[in-house]
Amino acid sequence: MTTAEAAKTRPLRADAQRNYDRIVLVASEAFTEKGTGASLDDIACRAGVGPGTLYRHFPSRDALLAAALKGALEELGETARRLLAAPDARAALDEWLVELARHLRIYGGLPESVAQAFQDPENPLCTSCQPMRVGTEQLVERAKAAGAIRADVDPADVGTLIGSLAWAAERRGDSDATLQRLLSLLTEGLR
Amino acid sequence: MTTAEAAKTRPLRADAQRNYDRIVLVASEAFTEKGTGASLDDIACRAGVGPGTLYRHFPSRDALLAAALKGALEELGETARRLLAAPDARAALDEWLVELARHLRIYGGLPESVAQAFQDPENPLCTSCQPMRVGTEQLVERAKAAGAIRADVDPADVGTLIGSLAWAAERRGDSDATLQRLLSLLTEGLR
DNA sequence: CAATATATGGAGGGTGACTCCGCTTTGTCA
DNA sequence: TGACAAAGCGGAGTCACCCTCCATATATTG
Repeated sequence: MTTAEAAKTRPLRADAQRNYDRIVLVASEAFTEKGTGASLDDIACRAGVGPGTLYRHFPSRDALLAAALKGALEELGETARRLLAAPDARAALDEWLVELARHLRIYGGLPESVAQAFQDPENPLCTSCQPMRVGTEQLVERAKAAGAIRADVDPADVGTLIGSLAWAAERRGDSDATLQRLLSLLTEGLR
Repeated sequence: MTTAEAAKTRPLRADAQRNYDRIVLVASEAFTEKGTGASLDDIACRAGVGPGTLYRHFPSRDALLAAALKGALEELGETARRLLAAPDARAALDEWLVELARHLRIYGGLPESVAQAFQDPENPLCTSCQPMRVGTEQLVERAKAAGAIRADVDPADVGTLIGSLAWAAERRGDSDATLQRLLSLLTEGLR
């Protein structure tokens, strides 16, 4: 890809880099405050740039979200690696699910945004959420191999389920306790 | 309430009633087509009325949704009554959960709308979803009493869970099969 | 210190929510 | 029946948000 090559050889003009960074910073504040639906024009304004500048750097809301989440998602990848090395496969999976849910609550509306993004492989938020998919896949498979969970469980379903639990917890005031209860209902089953 | 009294004594002017009915009819088409987020101005237009008329009859999107769902929700209430009379408490609950999920998929985005509405007791969609809450409450309690499910399960959590499953199924193309799998994962548990 | 590639910002077009108020229709009662 | 409230109507108008386009400005490079 010509664009990708160019992106490597010619990094970014100094002022452009400055703007990029400010936008990401302001965006993560705005998303924290207002959820993933925060006004992009407002973010641009608060970052002291015009809307055009924001949209050139981040062609879509999800691109901006991906940039704002970069750090947290890398950290999640490391957590996965750590848990894969942990002795107890079932405990590791349980911890992973909690961690996953926690990351899905960084911003309000994030479960929705991520679930949406997963539909489209081109979506930057989808690609940057790779650690979520890979981590879940590996930890579920290991737990299955260890006989800690049913062998017919699809890792993608587990991911989906955690996403939907995080979504549900969002719209019940007491969300942390709720999330715990729902999660246990899932892992233990109804009976 | 003075308004309520007036509503009883003075039904609705003939033309107003006509408009009301048309709006609800058109709205349910639009919601079916575009999901709960369908444009209200567009609904008004398609119903041949001005936006002002739509908003006077239905002060909020949820009020309109509630009106459009009226029939389906009444039907759901009857299903609950039928299932409460069924012999097998566990089977009845299982069928109820399926039925609940099915109703949450009448329009795209309905799980979101309903979950949101449940936050606010004044919301017309919340009150009109009473059958969902009551039915779930009764059928879960009966299953608990029959020892068919864990005794520490909160009916509200079960409702929440079904809602979130319906939500999840929405954003996975193959939604019917998906919903079944997720539902079984819930009822059976992970292990 | 040009020359040129790069980047900017803000005006503007499009869509949708929702309100306001002058005008029309309906129901009522003499 | 006809006229007069009361009830209802619609659509123009405001606001918020998304997103694009391009004349202008700024960095980089030789």
